[in-house]
Amino acid sequence: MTSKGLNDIPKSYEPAHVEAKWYQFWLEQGYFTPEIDDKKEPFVIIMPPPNVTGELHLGTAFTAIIEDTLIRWHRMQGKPTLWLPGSDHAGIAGQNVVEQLLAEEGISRHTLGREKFLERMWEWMNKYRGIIAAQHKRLGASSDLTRERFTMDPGPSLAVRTTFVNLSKKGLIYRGERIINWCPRCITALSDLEVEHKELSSNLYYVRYRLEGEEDRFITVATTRPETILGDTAVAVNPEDERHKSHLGKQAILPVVGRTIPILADEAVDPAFGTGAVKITPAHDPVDFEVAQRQNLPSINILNLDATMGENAGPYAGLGRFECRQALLEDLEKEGLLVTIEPYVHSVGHCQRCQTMVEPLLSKQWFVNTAPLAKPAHKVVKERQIEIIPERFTKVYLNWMENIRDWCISRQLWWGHRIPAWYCGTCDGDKIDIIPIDEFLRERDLPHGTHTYSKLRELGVSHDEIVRNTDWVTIDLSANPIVATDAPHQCPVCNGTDLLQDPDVLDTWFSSALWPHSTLGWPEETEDFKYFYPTTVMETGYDILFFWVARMIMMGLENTGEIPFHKVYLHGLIRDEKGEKMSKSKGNVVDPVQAIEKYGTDALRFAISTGNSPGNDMRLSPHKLEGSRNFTNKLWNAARFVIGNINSEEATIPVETNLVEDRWILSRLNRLTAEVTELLEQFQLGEAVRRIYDFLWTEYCDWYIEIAKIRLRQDGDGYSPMPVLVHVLETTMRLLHPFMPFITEEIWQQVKESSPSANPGSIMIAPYPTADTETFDADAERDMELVIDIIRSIRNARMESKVDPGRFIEASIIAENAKPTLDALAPAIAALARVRPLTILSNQDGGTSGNEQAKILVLKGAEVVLPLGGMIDVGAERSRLLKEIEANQNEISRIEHLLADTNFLAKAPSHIVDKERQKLDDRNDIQRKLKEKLADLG
RNA sequence: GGGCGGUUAGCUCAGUGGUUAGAGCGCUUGCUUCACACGCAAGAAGUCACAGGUUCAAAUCCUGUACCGCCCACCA
Repeated sequence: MTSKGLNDIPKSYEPAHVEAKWYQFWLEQGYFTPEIDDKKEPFVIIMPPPNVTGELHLGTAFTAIIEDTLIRWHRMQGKPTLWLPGSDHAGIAGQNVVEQLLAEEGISRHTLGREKFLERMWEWMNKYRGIIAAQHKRLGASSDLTRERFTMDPGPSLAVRTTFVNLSKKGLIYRGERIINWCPRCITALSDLEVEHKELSSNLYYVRYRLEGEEDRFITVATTRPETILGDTAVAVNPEDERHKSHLGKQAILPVVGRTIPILADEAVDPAFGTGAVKITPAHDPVDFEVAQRQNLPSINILNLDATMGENAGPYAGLGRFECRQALLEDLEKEGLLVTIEPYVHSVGHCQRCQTMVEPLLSKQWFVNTAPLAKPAHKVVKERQIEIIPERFTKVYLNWMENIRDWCISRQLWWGHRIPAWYCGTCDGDKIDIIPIDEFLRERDLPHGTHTYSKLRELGVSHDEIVRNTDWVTIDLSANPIVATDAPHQCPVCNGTDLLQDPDVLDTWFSSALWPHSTLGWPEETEDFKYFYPTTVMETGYDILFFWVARMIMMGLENTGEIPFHKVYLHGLIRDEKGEKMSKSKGNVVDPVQAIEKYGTDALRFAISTGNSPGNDMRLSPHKLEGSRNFTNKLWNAARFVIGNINSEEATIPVETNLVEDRWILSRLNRLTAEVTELLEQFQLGEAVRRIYDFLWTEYCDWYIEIAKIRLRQDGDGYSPMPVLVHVLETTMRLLHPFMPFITEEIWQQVKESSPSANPGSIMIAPYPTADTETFDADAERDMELVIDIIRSIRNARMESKVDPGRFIEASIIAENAKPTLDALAPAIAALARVRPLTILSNQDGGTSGNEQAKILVLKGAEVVLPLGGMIDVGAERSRLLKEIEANQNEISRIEHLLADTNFLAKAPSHIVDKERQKLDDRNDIQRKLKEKLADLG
């Protein structure tokens, strides 16, 4: 290799060019695509597919960075390593984004129609899938792009339909009328998980209902939602409640609407709350619905799907829900039926995607019967077949599985996996209600509203037209869906061919639940599936433990009979400097791409990795990014120094040395390697990378390179520090590569030829360092500690005495055991402490007594004498010594006390006791010397 | 109502049964020293929230308290 001068290398690290170059290279070499090798156990991570709702945000960047680090580490260990990337169609969130765009153009999806709308959805998805992929590249993500999957791809879609069919056949998916959470803005049902509860201060309204046939006798109920009075079908009291016993069996008259409803007894009523009498609104409250089921009460739905009041709301029909509340309250007030209003704080559900207040609504939807799926999913975690990291989330998971409720999976959206259920337009025709889009009705001059399938056909509308122009459909309970993975051609009952597919789509998390196996080819028995499944680690944020992780375990076990992954690693959330969640509206978002452009990918990766521990949230600030950028620059310049000094012959000399600083740095390097490996195995990525940082900056740069510089100037003794300098740099680059892929590759490429290690084409596939315990060298570490201590003490003394920084001062060091080391490092000590001349004496050569013009530093293992001439203030010197003596005495007393404790001696491990004894000896030695010096001062 | 996490230097956070608690930023002082001023050197700065307990030894384990944050839950 040709030597490079320092000036050939830029003075500061320029990431952009380096990043583009190496990513392209890796891609071309095919390093991201693993080879299937049955003799080796693969390492597999399926990437949590980011939502295609726009550009990449810091959360997905966080995920990618952690996963890439794990992936690169394992790949360097020689395992067939698969990181499968993908993206998610994002159901409601995805549809909302495109609908907003349409709104800006002044159109709605309904005017566009389902087919055209879906075309727009695909356009958006394809565009942003590309952007997300590009952004992953910027992060240095080494995912296997040849296996990239989208949740709506044919493969994962077939997996979805197959699962739906299988579960239906087993009775684990059913269609039924239940109280669900309804978002009137998204116009769709939601699962319980998609509802966010917020504490709101509102009012509790006490309303009295007149008793039928009894003048001026009332029963008073309390409610937070007075408008639901319109849907009441009973008043319930606790059977034990003496206050209301006389009311049982009577009829109450609903205010305003005048309907009569029964007063009945039900256990669900808490006599202590409110008045002990509860209005029962089965169509709009889950508890009331249960009461109604028990008591055989009718349900009256008073709302339209957009939360305006429906026809059952009588005079209030057409009003918004809150307008209706206001109007009704006024009417109640007028009639003297509003008894009182109490301020009341309670939690109210809001749509996770649009923050609209949700309405509990009786509706016919598809559900997953989760209990049978939860049982095995609970077991595999309980029995630690799947390990969750950090451990504390195990309890959260188990608790959720124990209290799991059925999962509402149908969504009244257009974007998503269409439910693979069909209804027969011939035999079920008059049971199928259809709501065609308004445009279509206008064209046909038909009235706005619901139509039955058969009626539309009678009016001459063809089946195809109905299918194309249908917004949503409601189907009578008796309608019989045909569930199949592919569109059926004929009704098995009547052979009719007018089949109408269920218009709803599936919860986006339904396809996500299958992700580990659907991306690998299931339901086909593909090579990938056979080799890579079950996967190794599922790495994701703790915020989607229930949404995703729990469901993957349930569905994975159900579909494949195996766990989907062995370990779950949960990371925290990224917050801003003040610990707040980042959001566009707060303006505190750090855009990963902007951060990369400003600081470089490796700096962003380092900032995110370092100091972070599993499951804990972290804050990211520009300050942190700056610090990380500084580290990349430091690295760059350390490398610049090394590369600039490489001379081809000497640098390729095998690393074989007896010099103390060499033995020291190699020992430290191997200890570092051992620690980093152990930390990585425990998923302590933040701590691992921090150790590498410390080693590089402090031990390698501040000490080893500084000493090496002095060695380089000492020509002619046949020794060069270059082999060790290069070897340590090369090895540390490999240690660091999983965290900071680009700069390590760039540096490694320039030093690899000078290193005796294996020399593959890229650091990416170079072996990850392993610790060589033979290299551990306690003597060298102890000796170097002394050298560092000496240099520091001299520098400190110079500062204290305000010695001109440029000036050389005279010094002598008196040492016993360490003398050979100090002799060997004398030039380095002299240069680094600015000492000239430096004399190193052994104890026998005589003490230092009588020299009151000298400053004397007593260290563990050596004494340093600085004859500073007139610069010594004897008074200050005396007080310095006294202070040191006092501090030392405190420590001596502490240890003496400890060593006098028989309990300590009996119970503490012997190496601890020995350590304390050694410390005491050292301290006593220092103390004796300090006292001598004090005496010498006179 | 149940559960979880946090409380460590001015700020942001690591740490974890071993007795002298670390880093980055910030601060003080000095330095354009031939890798790096995105730097170097030297420093100041913490009764590890509080109260008990276990232990030879507690910032670390246990119990309780306070404050902050999060998750779950059908309080009309």
